[in-house]
Amino acid sequence: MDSTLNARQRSRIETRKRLLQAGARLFAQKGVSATTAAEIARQAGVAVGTLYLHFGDKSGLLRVILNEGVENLLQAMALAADGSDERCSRQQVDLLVNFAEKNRGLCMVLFDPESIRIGATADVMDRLTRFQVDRLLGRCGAAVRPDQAYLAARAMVGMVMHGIYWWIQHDPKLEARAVADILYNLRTGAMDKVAEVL
Amino acid sequence: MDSTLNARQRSRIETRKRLLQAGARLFAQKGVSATTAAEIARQAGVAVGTLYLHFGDKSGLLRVILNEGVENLLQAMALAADGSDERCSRQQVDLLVNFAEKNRGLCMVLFDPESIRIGATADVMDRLTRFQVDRLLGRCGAAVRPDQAYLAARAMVGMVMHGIYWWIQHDPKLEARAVADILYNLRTGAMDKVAEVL
Amino acid sequence: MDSTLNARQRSRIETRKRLLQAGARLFAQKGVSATTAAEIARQAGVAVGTLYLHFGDKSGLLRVILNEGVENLLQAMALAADGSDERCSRQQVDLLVNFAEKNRGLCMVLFDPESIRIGATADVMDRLTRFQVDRLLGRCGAAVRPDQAYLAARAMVGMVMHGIYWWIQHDPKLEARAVADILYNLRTGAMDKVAEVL
Amino acid sequence: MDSTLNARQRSRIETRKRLLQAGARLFAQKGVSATTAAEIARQAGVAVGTLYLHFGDKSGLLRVILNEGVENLLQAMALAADGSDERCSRQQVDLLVNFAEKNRGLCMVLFDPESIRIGATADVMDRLTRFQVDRLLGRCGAAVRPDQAYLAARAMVGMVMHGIYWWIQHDPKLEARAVADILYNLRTGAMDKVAEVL
DNA sequence: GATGAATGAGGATTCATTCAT
DNA sequence: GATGAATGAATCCTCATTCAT
Repeated sequence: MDSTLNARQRSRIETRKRLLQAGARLFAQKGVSATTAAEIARQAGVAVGTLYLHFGDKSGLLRVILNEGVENLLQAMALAADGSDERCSRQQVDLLVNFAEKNRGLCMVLFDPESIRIGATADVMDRLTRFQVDRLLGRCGAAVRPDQAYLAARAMVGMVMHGIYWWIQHDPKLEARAVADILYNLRTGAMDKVAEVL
Repeated sequence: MDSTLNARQRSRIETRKRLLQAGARLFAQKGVSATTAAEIARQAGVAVGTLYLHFGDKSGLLRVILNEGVENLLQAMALAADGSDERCSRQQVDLLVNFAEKNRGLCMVLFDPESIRIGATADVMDRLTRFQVDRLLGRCGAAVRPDQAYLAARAMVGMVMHGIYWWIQHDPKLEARAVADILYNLRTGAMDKVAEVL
Repeated sequence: MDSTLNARQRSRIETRKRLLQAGARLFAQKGVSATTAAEIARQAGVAVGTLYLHFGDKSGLLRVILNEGVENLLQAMALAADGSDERCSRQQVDLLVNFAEKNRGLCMVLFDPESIRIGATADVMDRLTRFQVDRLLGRCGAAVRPDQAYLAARAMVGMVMHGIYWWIQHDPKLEARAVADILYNLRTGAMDKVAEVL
Repeated sequence: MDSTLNARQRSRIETRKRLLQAGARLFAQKGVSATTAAEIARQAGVAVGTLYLHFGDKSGLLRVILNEGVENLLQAMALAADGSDERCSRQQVDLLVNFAEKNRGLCMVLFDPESIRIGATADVMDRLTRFQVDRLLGRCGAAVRPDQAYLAARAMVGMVMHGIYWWIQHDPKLEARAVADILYNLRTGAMDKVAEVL
């Protein structure tokens, strides 16, 4: 009985994984809108209904792909958040850049218009923004207005992410190291200056 | 003959203007995808076919709305590009922030998933990026690698634009002046630092 | 499991048949262009999407109607191709004339401008032409140039088909027997003479 | 006053000619359905309205192109109809084949689905059929049933026309002389045999 | 849990034709 | 006679989602 259950569970997990992989591949290749639920199911070797059984709808699948794909990265960044500002921000930029290089497809999906439309992109950006907000408040103290701090943090995240997106999409020959250098310096310069005046 | 021609031309221009206005209003209100060609035409008081006659298709209308809407801003920014770096970048940030405040609708359209999908957003970002590239090269000279300069410039533009977009969408109570201050300082800090190391 | 599958398959086949019948009826009645996909689906008692699910598009349905409708005829003609030339050609003409009389609607569809445009008519004509080519080569041997033989065969097929089409469309009072006599004699005369000179 | 009128008339005739030529060229190149009234007008250097002024509608233009294009041919064939059967039919086939070779575009238009749909093709076929009917009745006398004679004549015309159409469309390397030989023999054989039995 | 045939609302686009100038 | 901007009815086709088996 137990082994049967386990077999079922394993099969269920396996099916889920195949849908996730097929979805990630197709979304990255053809864009989210141009990918149909039917095609994902076909490539995963299951029926369309199964996709809906597991993820509710197409956006549900997209959301899970994005969230699970980014989860490890965000946790690593949270761990890196403990050091000095300099060390920490360098580590975080490195993590982002390396992640983007190794998961180009996922990054494309993250900035797909459809991901933006359903708010999945914004969710990730929000979580990234919190790191910057904490750092900024850590420097400036309670004197700073929260909405201004949030705006600044958000803008810095926008800078790094936009740079990374540009890189993977248009200039993949640029080395990761150089990209990280540039983005780290941009972020540090921006942070220092804004922390000074806020 | 001449007056006839002019009457027709006037009517044509008038029709075009009405379509542009109806489109801009609806795209901003309901989002681009949710707005149908038929509804734009109805609000403009013309037949659907007329929209296609003037703009080829829905994307054509969108593109023209964006390009014409942003043209004045970009020209003003080009004019502002002549002063010292400090003066110039402050003016450019002010122009952007003020423009966004007065054309909130257009900004929403500019970052609409559909605008992104057809590349119209990227076109505007490109033109903005050129200003930053010029400035960066003006500081660093020919020593800097063009692709690295472009990446840095693009990232800075992404920072400012993302900040502005966040502001008009989520925190419109923040004053334009404060937003400009923050974004100007972020940009300046980023630029100084990156110019130093490039 | 098996019966489930069969039930589904049976339903699928049934749906397909209904679409085929509705399409054949409407195409013959009103012409292909004047028949909308929506109307075919309505008469078949299914949704429009179902038509597209089964046949890809309207032309797909048209093609299948024509191919399946003509398949039996062409196979019967292939079987008849074995006897002496005289016997065989008489049988083939009879098959064609009788088929046309019993499937007037299908013949109308076969010569519908839309069928011509998508090449379905030409496909059928091609298959009919091969019979004549074989016969002609059987008589003249390898001496004859293939392109000339094909042209002659094609022209003969054009003669018979055009005659039949004219008959069912303009002069259906003429008896099938008389039509077959005339066409058979025309074909035989043409064949004899051309075989002699080629 | 008179010269003004003449100038106007000349201009009118000139406009008409340009529309006819542009229409013939485009219909042949892209097919009738795929050619829009607006494009014909543009290529003719006039406004769309002018096309409608001269020809009523798109089909009107098509009809005139076909009729005027074929008129000379039909008159030449009528003149050739006087000799002995052998001489006459050879001349007529030659006229058709030579005409097709020199007016490939027009022939394509003549067999365009749209020409068929509006009956223009049938009109030409009818006129050609009359020649054959006359010849057949001349041979068989009043004994033959008119509907049977017409069917036979029509079928022969279908044979020649189909052969020619096939030639110009698929096998233009075949020499006109060879085509005429084949079609002449086919027609003669068919005619002799059918005249014998009718 | 899995299946996959069926759904049908929904929108973009075309283009022959008109008519006020 | 010529113009050409405007018309708008008319269809095609898509595809996320459901639900009976």
